[in-house]
Amino acid sequence: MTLTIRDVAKAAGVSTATVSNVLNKTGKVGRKTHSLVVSAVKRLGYVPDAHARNLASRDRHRTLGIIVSDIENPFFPEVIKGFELRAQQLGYDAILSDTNYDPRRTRRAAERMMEHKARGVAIMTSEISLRLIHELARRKIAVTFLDLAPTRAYMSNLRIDYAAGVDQIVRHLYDLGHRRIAFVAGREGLKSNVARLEAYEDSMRLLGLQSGPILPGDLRFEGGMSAGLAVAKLSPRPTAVIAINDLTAVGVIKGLMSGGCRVPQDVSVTGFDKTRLAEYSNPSITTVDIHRETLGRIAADALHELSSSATPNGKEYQIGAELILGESSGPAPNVSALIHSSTTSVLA
Amino acid sequence: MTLTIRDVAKAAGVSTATVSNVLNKTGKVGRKTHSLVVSAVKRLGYVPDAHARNLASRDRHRTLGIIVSDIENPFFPEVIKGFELRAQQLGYDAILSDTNYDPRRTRRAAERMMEHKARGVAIMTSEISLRLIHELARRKIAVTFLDLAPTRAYMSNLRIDYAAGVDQIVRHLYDLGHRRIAFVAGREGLKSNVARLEAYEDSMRLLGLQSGPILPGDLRFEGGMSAGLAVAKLSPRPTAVIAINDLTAVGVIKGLMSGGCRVPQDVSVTGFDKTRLAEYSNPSITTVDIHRETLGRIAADALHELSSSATPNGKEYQIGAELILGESSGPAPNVSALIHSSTTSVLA
DNA sequence: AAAAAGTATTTAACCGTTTAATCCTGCTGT
DNA sequence: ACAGCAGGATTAAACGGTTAAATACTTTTT
Repeated sequence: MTLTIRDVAKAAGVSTATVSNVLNKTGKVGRKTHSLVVSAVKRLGYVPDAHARNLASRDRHRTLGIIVSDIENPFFPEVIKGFELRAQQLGYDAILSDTNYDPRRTRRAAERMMEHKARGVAIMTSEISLRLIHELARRKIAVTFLDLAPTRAYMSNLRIDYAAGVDQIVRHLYDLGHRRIAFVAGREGLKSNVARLEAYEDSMRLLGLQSGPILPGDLRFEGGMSAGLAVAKLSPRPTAVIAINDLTAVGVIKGLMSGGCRVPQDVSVTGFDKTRLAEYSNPSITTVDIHRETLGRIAADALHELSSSATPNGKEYQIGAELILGESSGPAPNVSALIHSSTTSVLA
Repeated sequence: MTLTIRDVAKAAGVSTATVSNVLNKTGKVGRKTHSLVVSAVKRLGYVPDAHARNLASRDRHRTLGIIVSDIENPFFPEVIKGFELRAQQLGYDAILSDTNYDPRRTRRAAERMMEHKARGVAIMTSEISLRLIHELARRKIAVTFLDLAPTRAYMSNLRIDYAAGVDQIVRHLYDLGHRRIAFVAGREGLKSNVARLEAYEDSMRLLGLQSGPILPGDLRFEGGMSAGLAVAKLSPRPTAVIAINDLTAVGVIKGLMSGGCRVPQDVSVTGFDKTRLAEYSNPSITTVDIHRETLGRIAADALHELSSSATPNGKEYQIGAELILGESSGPAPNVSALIHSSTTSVLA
């Protein structure tokens, strides 16, 4: 019924093994036979069956998986893209699962990876149970985590350098003359959020500043908005607000504005993660770009290395972060006045 | 080496066929044996091999594919989500490919679907060659298109009701008193863009209005921005601008502002597609929500129907659109004055 | 010219499931 | 008491590839 390798073999007048060798570029086939086979494949429009292939090649399955919590979260599409691209380059078939923060779907996702006999899985969500991780390990499926586990056999870790990112923000604001710098937090449970908060405190301390008010947030627009309103009403008002992410920053800006503050003239605001939002928001937002595509690419590389090396020892990878300047940050109010006057005098 | 169905069979003291029947819930297994098998599966932590499964079940492969042009385009994640979810509910395994607008990758994507013996593929990109479509058809792979082909055997079409969406926008602006309504276009080649433009012209005509200036755009921020600037300088200035999509609308707003116009006091602006941008932009944008998750869901349904019905005749599905009010549209300037005075007099 | 050493190709077993065909076993109805 | 039957379980042949081992064909080497 369907076109099989046998049909191709017959059409080319060779054995199936030869066709297989041509298809897999093992280099064991002579020039003449090779072209014979190639043309037969073309002529018939033959496409090998991925399932048969995976099944037959014992443990040489060429599948890598990536599990993300929410594909709608603008953080992930780029990661996925980088992952897919690299996986493809390395000759893998990439499969994606979205858990939607749901433990049951997370379990299904992991099962799917096992069913597909994935060689490795990039886990881009923190909501995954130890049990699942163990099951993956037992099957010798390589795994990468995001800011999570210590490295072990078959497990590598991708660490995003939040500290460096936050530090760049704090210094940037410091250089602009800001001294009272507030922080709008995210979810307490989230490791990445905690890391940012701690980095903020560290950076402030290093500059000899007191960590300003730390306001609660929810990683969403709403939380940012109410935080922004709150900041607007603070008595010694901070001159800058560092938001845990761009979405929150947008909310903060809106909150500040409805509280009667101008951004960045009265208060500077920064985000984190460089979503499109940052770029297209009005004013555009000063933020930190963590190279997501790179993150995805490195995840694929890490899995490839883990699963193809004889000694599958996990490594730790660093993903860099880079400050992106936007219109939402400017000189601190008082300093601004100074600059203004000096500029004016120069012009005068 | 790996855990197979034979191991389970042995552990449960039954045959592999029985295990298979239990796993596939065929209902051919007695109560006692059933539980025997179930517990063995649990105990051993057995997970069936998807490849072997697909291979063995002749043409009952349970895979649906979705091909999108760019997963980074905020339009797609939601579509994918809806598709995945529904596919899962229907018992399919969903695979995703991203073409990145690259014809070669598009070809690879289609090949991947064939390799995986997908029963159906939702094609969410217009950049696909006829050759590929024919190849899919030849293999009796069901296909859905987005605003593209007429329906044929094994091919259904998902039509987004752009006309209705645009009409809602035009009427909304009309009701607010706008009469000079400009339009910022997108790419000429894109069917969906042409549809919006035509719908705009139709709606205007129906209301007895002359289609205002139609400015070129590029579906991006930059194009919107220069269009916005251009509008700001027009002599009889339009009081409203309909942008081809949200991103363009954001650009238009920025352009208008830098041209000295206030939005929406001087000029109203509307977008299309309801991206997050619309919601979080400042001002938030009046836009049209085309139900993307629904779109994905319906695509999966359509494929399921096509591939499981005896007479695989394509159908046409309609995806609705809904006006979402934002802060970027308001009363037309002159009318606004009227309302103001009347309001004032009432208050007085 | 024959043996040795490559190189190219084929044979056939196997991968882990599903499933049609077959075989039991115990009941039913007569 | 026995054919007929139904439900439950098993046997074994696919499914469409890969690949180790065997074989056939060329070159070298001696």
